[in-house]
Amino acid sequence: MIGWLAAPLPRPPEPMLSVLNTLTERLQLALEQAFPAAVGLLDPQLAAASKPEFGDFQANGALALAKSLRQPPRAVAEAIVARLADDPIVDALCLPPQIAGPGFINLTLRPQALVAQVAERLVDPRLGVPLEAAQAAVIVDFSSPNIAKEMHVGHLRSTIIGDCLARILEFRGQPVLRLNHVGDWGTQFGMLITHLKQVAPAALSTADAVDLGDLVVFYRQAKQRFDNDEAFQATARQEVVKLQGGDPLSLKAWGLLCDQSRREFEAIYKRLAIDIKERGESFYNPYLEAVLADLQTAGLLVRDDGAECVFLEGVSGKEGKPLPVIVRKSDGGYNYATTDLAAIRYRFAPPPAGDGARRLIYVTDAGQASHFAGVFQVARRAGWIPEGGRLEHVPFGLVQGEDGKKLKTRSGDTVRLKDLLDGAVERADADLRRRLAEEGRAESEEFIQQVASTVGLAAVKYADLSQNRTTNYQFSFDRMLALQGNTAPYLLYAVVRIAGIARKGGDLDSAGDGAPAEDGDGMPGRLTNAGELQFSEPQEWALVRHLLGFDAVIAEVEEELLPNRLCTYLFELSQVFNRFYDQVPVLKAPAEARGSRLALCRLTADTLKLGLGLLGIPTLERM
RNA sequence: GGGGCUGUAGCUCAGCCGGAUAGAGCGACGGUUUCCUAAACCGUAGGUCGUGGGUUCGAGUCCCGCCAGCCCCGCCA
Repeated sequence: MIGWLAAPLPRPPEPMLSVLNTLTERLQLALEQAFPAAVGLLDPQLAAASKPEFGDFQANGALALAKSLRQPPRAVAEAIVARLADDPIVDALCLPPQIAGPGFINLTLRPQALVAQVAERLVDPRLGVPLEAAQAAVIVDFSSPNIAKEMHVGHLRSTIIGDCLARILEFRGQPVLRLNHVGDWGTQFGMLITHLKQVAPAALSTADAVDLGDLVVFYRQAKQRFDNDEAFQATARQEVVKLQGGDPLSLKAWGLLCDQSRREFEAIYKRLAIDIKERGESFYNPYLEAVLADLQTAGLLVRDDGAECVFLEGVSGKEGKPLPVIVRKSDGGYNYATTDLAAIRYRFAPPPAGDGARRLIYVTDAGQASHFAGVFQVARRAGWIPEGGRLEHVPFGLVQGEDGKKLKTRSGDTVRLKDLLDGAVERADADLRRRLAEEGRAESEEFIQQVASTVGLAAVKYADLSQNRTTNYQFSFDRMLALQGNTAPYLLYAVVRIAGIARKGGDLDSAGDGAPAEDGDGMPGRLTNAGELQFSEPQEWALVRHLLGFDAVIAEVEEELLPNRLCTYLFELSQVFNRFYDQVPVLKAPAEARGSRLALCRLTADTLKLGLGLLGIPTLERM
């Protein structure tokens, strides 16, 4: 008998990811039936088809099996397909499997199966993305500007990528703690306070005695003195020790400087809609001694040249000597490695003396890779990482100018983040006004500013996120604001087009929303169940197939932490939609097709809005 | 010297556990608008995947060597 085929039918519609899983299970069973002797090394290798002509899924497993079975690949594939042909679950989902090329098995979903899934998506606000059971917190450590300095281009990628990853993890149901590990405690502070004591003591005792711009100048001066003046250097180092030791005057000066910087940071975060909790390096000050104590207990601490070090395993420096992580400087001060270790220790530790996290994600530039590798190793050897705890550095490349070099202003200074955002918004503004003039459109000043701001900031975010983060990123206002191509304006325009259909009489809100139809209301586009959805044009099917891929993309981004995968998906969705929009009428469609097309429009808009939202980009109704 | 990242079309980049004829955008060239916003759509041209070996039924993808660029390598973060 065929007991292994016994399964409940009909099966409910499921999102694509589940279809993939279901088909993988059925293929696995077919493999085990066809080749019982080879159980253990059977893998269907089912994946999305690489080309539309191959259907929806392709199984590559037969090819791998052929060798070990010493059979021709096509014969292996035929044996698998013969089993699949008897499987009612597969048959309910797919057309008869096809063998192609050297031995690929191609699966094409039945139209009814696709329609059923569209119907399910239409009534699911999560668009098929499952909500994971809540577990312990995930900490995303990103942005991390320095107090007494303005945010600059170096903070751009961390801020945008970190925010996006946090949004995606949250959407999946993870409790996410977004932490801003601001630089508020290091040697830089000693430098600045020492310098201010001499040139502008008022700044240390009176709030806002100097503005942030001046503070940046003072900081630069202090840095210069620190690099060139040994006496100043010694004084500055002592200042750090005093601060870290809790000296009241130093603490007060420090507090004033922090408040001032914080307001500037908050303005940028508000503008970019970044939600982040400040928890600077200073927060971990009370835990630094415990770090040393733990390392001592673990037998890792070594005094070398007056400094307390942990020597790394498997990492040798010059002359083959192991590389140290310095946790206490010879002057008694702690440095960033100590703070980073204290942070890891605290974040994994159970409450109330810790965050009880199970996963830490650090979004910083790739240049810090070896620093984190070292710190992570020390944390592991110190025993601070709990069972199953994950510690990940998510690196990204440099922001470069169009000349391929590190982005600088014309005068060679670091580009301020505020200026960068202003630049994008100004260009979007000028572009919009020119377009309005050309088209003879009249819009309110409020509309223009709103659109310019949304488009400009979206362009900056999208350009960054749409590139694989591991490579350096070439910053170009012209490219990111281009109206065609893989850009934010192109995607936003697709959403606007759908909103236009709604304004012109398309009832998107009720199209396929599952609400009971009012008898005889004659409302076009109102569909209530899968049975009423119907598609005929290839452009419709292409859109259907693309829409159903959303859940798989989100799962992939969550796993790989690569937002550019989501960007590619959304760009392609926009392209497929624009083709549909161009070649298939919606509002002027025959009555029997109109509702289904409106439903596709609504699902496209919902998918784009949700996807862009996960990138941190709001959409517009008109632009 | 050691370590890391990168090298794919003229330019900017994708390429998801190794899978079918390596993709996209821009730029170039040529088309499309009585019709829901042409910010669009359709088409053409363009590649020794840095290079030399190796593993494999199959390599842009994995391993080794080499070349080039960028970054890091004890008291900055």
